[in-house]
Amino acid sequence: MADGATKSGSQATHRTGAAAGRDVLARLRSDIVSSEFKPEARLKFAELTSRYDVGIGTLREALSQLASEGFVTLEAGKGFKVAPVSAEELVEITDLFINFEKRAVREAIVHGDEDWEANIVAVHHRLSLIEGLPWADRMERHAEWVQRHREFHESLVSACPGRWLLRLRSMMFDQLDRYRFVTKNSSGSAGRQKFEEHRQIMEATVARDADRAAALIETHIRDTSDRALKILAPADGAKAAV
Amino acid sequence: MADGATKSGSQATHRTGAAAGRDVLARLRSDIVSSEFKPEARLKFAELTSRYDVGIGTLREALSQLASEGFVTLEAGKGFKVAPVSAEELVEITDLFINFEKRAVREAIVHGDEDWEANIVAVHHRLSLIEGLPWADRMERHAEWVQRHREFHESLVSACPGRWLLRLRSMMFDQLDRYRFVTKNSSGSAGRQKFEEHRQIMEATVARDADRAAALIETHIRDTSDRALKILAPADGAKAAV
DNA sequence: GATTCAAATATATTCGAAAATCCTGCCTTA
DNA sequence: TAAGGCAGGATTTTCGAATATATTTGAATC
Repeated sequence: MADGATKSGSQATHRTGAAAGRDVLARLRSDIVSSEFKPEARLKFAELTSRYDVGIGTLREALSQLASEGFVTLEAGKGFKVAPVSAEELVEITDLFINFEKRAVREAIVHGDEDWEANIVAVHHRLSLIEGLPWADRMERHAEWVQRHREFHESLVSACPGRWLLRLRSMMFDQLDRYRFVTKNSSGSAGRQKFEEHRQIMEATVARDADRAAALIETHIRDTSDRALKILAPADGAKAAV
Repeated sequence: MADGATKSGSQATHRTGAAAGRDVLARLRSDIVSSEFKPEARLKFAELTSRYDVGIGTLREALSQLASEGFVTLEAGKGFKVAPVSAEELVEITDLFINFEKRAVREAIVHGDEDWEANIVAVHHRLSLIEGLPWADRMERHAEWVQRHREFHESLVSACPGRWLLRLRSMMFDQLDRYRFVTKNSSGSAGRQKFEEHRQIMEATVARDADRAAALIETHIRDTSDRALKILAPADGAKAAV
């Protein structure tokens, strides 16, 4: 801590040290996913430089990267804004992700070896350690859960040989994270159900039952998205954008 | 020309003027697609700044963008390299693009209006003006052909409401451009065939025959990729990477 | 009061220099 | 001779200042 002081450090030259760029990219994305920065909000450099304590150039590179990932938009001359969210987009992202995840897990089941299997079991175990906790404790370790949940789904498809399929799948997963966040505080009763679904997906995949794994994944993802959809578009009618 | 002189201009301050960033991004991508920079080649800032006459920061942003598009790779601390090419990747990109293009054109056929139809016909006409030319003339206007070919395929799917589907489709199309380039000088007899295929695709789409349009697109893309594959992997055997 | 234009402010964009890191060749030593 | 380590140079990465662009404010005119 005492050493990490940087900002107000008298003449602390550059403080480059570790890769600051990578850091700020992850933090910025996390702050957008967690709605710290609201959708459509302008992202001003003056504000961000002081918040993350990095230079303008580094910030610009990170924002540019996030733009190509779809988290922010860039209008030439007018700066960066947080990308909007919408029920329509959620539906589309969900469909694409399900499509990718199903294809990838099928490929993984074909090509996966014993290490792949073992890794799935291990990562699932780590996930279940959090999901088995009572609600209050689980909420406290939510950030950890997000990470382990990501690792679990990633482990399922890690043996898929298609690098681009994995890449696109990963992009969609990241986008879904944004929408998953809205259900963070309202997944009381659903927690136990997700717990069970993850176990079933793990078992079906390790057992190399591709059809069953694909089907389980589809309902699992669709279910989560539907819950987010209900919050985004309260009524069933078509309450368009604000 | 004479006015555009910038680099050696005595104390020419910044020369910012128009968006230099956007420019260098497009040029850099074009130079990678056209294999001006060979796969795996290191991209040194010293070399690029003089070539494109822009600052390091601008260059870094452009390269970072290209990295997320998959044209270059970035290893922390070691700089940027042109992304490698391989027969395996071509096969995968082709499959993904075909999948996206077929889905998108089906959606477009459902949602497209008369303006959409008219635009397809117009853009196809512009394309055919080049494709109808004798071989020598066509080669001379190859850059123009690339642009119009892109616009033609884009017009087919432009009425598809799924923004992410279009986005991913566009990514794969850009990647395919890299591989299409290797067939540039060897598509003598195939030129007439492609000409005909484009016409058929245009007609089927405008006639709202989704099944036929999808089938035509599939064979059209697959055919082009197969031609590139033969050049990349000369024998039918599995001659791995160099 | 509404509209137009211009100054002033705020913000984005670009640049080159400074610091950190990586690579290479040479020297020492066992 | 081979392994290890230490300059020296080359390259990347980061930063803040300088410039260009957009937006707002305010005054003058219709």
